[in-house]
Amino acid sequence: MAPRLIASLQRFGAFSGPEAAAVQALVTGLRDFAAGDDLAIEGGPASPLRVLLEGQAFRYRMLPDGRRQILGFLIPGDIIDLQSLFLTLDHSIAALTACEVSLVPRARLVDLIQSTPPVAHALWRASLADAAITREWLVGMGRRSAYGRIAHLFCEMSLRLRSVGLENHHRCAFPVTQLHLSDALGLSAVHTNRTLQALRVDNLIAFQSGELRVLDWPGLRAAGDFDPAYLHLKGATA
Amino acid sequence: MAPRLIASLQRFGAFSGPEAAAVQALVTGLRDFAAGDDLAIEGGPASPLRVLLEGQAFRYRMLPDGRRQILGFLIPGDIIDLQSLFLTLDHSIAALTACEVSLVPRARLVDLIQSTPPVAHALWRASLADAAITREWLVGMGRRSAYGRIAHLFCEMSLRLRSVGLENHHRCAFPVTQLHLSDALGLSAVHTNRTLQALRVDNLIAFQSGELRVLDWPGLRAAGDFDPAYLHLKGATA
DNA sequence: CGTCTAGTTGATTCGCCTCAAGTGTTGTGG
DNA sequence: CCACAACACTTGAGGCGAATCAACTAGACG
Repeated sequence: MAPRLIASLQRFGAFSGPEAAAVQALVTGLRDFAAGDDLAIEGGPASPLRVLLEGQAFRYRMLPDGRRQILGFLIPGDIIDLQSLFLTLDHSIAALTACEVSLVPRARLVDLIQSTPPVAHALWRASLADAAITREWLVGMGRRSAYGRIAHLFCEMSLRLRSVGLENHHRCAFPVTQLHLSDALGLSAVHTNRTLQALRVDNLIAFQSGELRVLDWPGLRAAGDFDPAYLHLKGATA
Repeated sequence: MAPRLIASLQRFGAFSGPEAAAVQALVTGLRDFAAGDDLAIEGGPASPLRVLLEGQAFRYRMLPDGRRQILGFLIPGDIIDLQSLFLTLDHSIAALTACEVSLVPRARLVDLIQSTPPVAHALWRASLADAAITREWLVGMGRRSAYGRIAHLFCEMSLRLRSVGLENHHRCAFPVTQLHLSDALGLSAVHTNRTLQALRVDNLIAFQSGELRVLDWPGLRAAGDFDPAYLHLKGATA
């Protein structure tokens, strides 16, 4: 239920019993959100930090003309708005499914960071890994085709979900609509639809009702030119 | 010559005399690089951290087919490879001009982070601001036209250079070729060329021999749909 | 049942890419 | 001091990938 945060941070640096207990102690102030709700809002007040314990969500920015760009997907264990610990949040976060979120008072996190360097380092590492994912998306947007971008994203989500124990037998929950995919990958909804069909025809994936099934991992990996190094997950050698 | 690092970090959190002295003490091991040299290499050994004191550089990744994606530009005061403090570097950094770089032993930086929280926070803030810039690029790649993307980048560089005192009267050094711009913005060289011409015809900018002159700031800002909030620079209200 | 959203399909248009060739400038060695 | 690379930039022509416009289907929900 809620060693989620610990398990997630342990991916970025092991720490011992008492340290883990201190991290676990942060997980209070549980709050539930419904699918579609905003978990945090751009420019919002510097309220308590949020950790996603259950469910999935996404970061996004709205453009003046009403279009949306999705900046990343969040899975259980991810810190939602670490940025707002030090800066104002420059994007919003919305729930993809019903979500359980822990609200951590800023002061307590700051104390923990100062008193427990291993935890501070794990947090910092996690935020750097997050930035690495964004850079990888940038590479995709700049230089990969629609087909490659979708394949790459599916590889990424599959491995990330596996790293927190939410992928089995090449199946995982990825409850996005084709519109979400379009806004994440910089494509039109129509083209996303057609490209998904191509991926299906090529027998690389099955994707329906929010479940992603990878049918041909080597094929998908090749299609997306996917190299998991940027995820900085231990033991993720595709 | 070299309060560059201090001045740069002060943008992300003020600190006092002794703290500044401690930061300044980091600036040792000066090394010069020529234009075109790599300042740091993807996957390279976890050697000393590098700070760019003079000159400009860019982060990039090469794709298997030889194409290049530029992930960001570095200006004086920027930390080149903070990522390698906690993770292996997943991209390379190359010099745009001759560069002066300070090599900071990892251990000394780690000590400073532990002993001087204000400096640690400024560093963290700086790395979060860097991530914010990458996200903004992602928005541009996903949802902005070639014309808008170039305009946006010029706005960004203009303000960033101003924030470190390297822009005056709407002029700044931005020594990139059209090929660099193309690889940064995900465009072909041909299209970059034509789009630059359009920006010139519209009297928004002059851009030649590595110097950028903004002729019509409101116009450029509108063309790029530029909102400086994401830069997290104090007092940058366009 | 009517409405809303998600997904699908076809036709058309357009932004940007690729290919191809040329100019201008710089630097280098004979 | 000139020939000649090498590179940045420019221009034209043609083609493709993806956007847009416009329906239409199917399931979910009140």
